[in-house]
Amino acid sequence: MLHKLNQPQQAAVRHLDGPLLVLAGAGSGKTRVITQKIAYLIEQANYDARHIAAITFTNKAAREMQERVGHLMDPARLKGLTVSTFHSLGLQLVRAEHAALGYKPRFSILDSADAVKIISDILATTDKDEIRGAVSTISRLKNDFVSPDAALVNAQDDNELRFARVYRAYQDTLFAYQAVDFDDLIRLPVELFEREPDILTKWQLKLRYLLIDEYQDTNVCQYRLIKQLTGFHGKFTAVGDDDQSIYAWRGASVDNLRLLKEDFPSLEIIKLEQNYRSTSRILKAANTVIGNNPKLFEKKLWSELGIGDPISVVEMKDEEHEAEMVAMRLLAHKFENRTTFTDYAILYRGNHQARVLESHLRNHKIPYQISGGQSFFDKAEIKDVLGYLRLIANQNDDPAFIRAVTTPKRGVGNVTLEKLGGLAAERKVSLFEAVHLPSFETLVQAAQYEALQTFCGFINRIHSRASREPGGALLREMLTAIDFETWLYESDEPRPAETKWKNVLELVAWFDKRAEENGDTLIDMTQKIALITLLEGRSEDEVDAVRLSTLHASKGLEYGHVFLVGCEEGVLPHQASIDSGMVEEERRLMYVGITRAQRSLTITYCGKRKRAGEWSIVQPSRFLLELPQDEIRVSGRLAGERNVVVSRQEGKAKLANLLAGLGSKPEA
DNA sequence: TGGGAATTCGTTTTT
DNA sequence: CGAATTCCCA
Repeated sequence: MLHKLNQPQQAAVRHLDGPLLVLAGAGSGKTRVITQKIAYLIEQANYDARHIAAITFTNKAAREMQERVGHLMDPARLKGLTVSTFHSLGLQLVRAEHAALGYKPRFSILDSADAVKIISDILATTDKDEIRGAVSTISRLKNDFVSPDAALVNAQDDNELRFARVYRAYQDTLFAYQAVDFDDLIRLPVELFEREPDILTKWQLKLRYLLIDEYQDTNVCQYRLIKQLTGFHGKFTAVGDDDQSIYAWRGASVDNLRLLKEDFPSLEIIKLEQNYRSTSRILKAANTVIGNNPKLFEKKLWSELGIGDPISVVEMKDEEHEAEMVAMRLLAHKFENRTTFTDYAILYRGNHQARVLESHLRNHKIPYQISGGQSFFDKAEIKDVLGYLRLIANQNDDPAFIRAVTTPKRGVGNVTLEKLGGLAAERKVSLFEAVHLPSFETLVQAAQYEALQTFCGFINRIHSRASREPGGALLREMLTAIDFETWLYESDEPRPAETKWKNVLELVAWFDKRAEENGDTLIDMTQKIALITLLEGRSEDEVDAVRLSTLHASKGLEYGHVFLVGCEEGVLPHQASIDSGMVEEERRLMYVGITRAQRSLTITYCGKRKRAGEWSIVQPSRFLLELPQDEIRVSGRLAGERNVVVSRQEGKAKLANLLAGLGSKPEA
């Protein structure tokens, strides 16, 4: 079964005795190694599938892995195999151990919007920078496994002390809501395992072999979890690539790669350097660019797929022209090479860059699909429905209460809610409970009191049925009862209302499907949903469409022909990263972008760009100068509106000159 | 209280 | 320039 693997891949699969780190370059077949290793563990090493866990970062990666293992061996022998994201594993742990953690079985999972709202309430401010700072500081503390108390004790200055207090208050609020946030899903199990060795032992016996995908993206907390679960045996395989570490801003610690060596002296390291994806020109470009970063492990990608086309670097006047050019070139290329739309991807640094591209693609009738950006579960109408479900599952969930009680409008507004909130805070109960307090009746007008009683009664009635009856049907009944469809059409134009209602129906259908497949009840589903960001079961790959994606969301994917747009100083590398000295991570982002391409790569940048309605002159990205200059073809206004091949002789200096001269050029 | 109108505000990336 | 929030009146 190992014959389809190259030497280092085979070695990685066979190594079972101790901890293993696989340094897998882009396109070097890391998923193949992980899936084959799962099969190997079961078929050759007599592991029971239920003792193996493969951990990924995205649901998509988990799904793909599950599917690929399924093709490799008899699904019957895979029964009980854990293939999940860090966060769903965390959810599984928190659910199983809710009692030891002091949580009700039906706690809520708050999304980041809820977290932001809670933190701005605590800060009592509307200052966006302040809120943003607090949110990221708290998240960073959590990811670094610092408890609120530790943060209070360790605070070095007034500012840190302030953040620590906000952190403390935030955590208390979450507990009062019986809610956890994303970071808690990892942090709480780690905390518990540290406190209760018996519980840890139980889970160590359950998960005896761990395979971790995208190891370079793990944060301090996640690393601790891995260390706890694998214990001193260190039975795990970590697969990662330091050059593709692009989530430091989210707490990912590349240092975990170094720590692995330190904490597990018997660590075996295997490098995968043969690339099965790209032409050697593309790999040369990737290697050269990333060569400008300091290295923890030396690594050089190579392939046997031929030289390939030169890399195009195109300068455009502004983003409109850039989008138009991409659309035109794409169509021409497709016609010439008889390819399909799915062979193309357009990659960019920030989500907002997609808008211009979208409109030009639409003009040319080019079908496209956007990955990244707003997910299905972030849409207002879906969050409305989920608000109801969260409240049904957990009546202490105040954010859900507010959302549900005001959507659709039922005669309860801000004034009433503020009174209710005041009473709830005073008595230290949830909003839902406060409605039933005798003193509440005297606080508000009869009509509002009546409306709230009716509302709570309604939620209670659904609640009593939610853990018994099938999800879809009950959800449908609830939507009818609250006249959700009517409300959508009343509060919007017919067309968007129709789209929204369709989305809701899709959610219902999804509940039906999950109930059928996994026997999940309405309650089960409600908890899991917060973790699902990508559309499941939607024909992502079936439709023939060009992919639009952020560089971040493109990691792990590959496309025949890639357009990498907006390669300008301030965009890629992003200004905030330049300012905070994080250019190395931006370079890795560039590296990720380049290595998505299999056969052709077109890089574009603009001379000027509209920012907040204002035009500003921009400079080409420094990364363009880092490309191997004899492998690229420069065209556009810069080269006098005609293609110019920059030869080896002309060299780097000439291109540097051309690029540098651009910014000082007078406007055409 | 709720919905439309005016005004302000601002752009990184996401489990 | 477009979105989201605040404002204001029925």
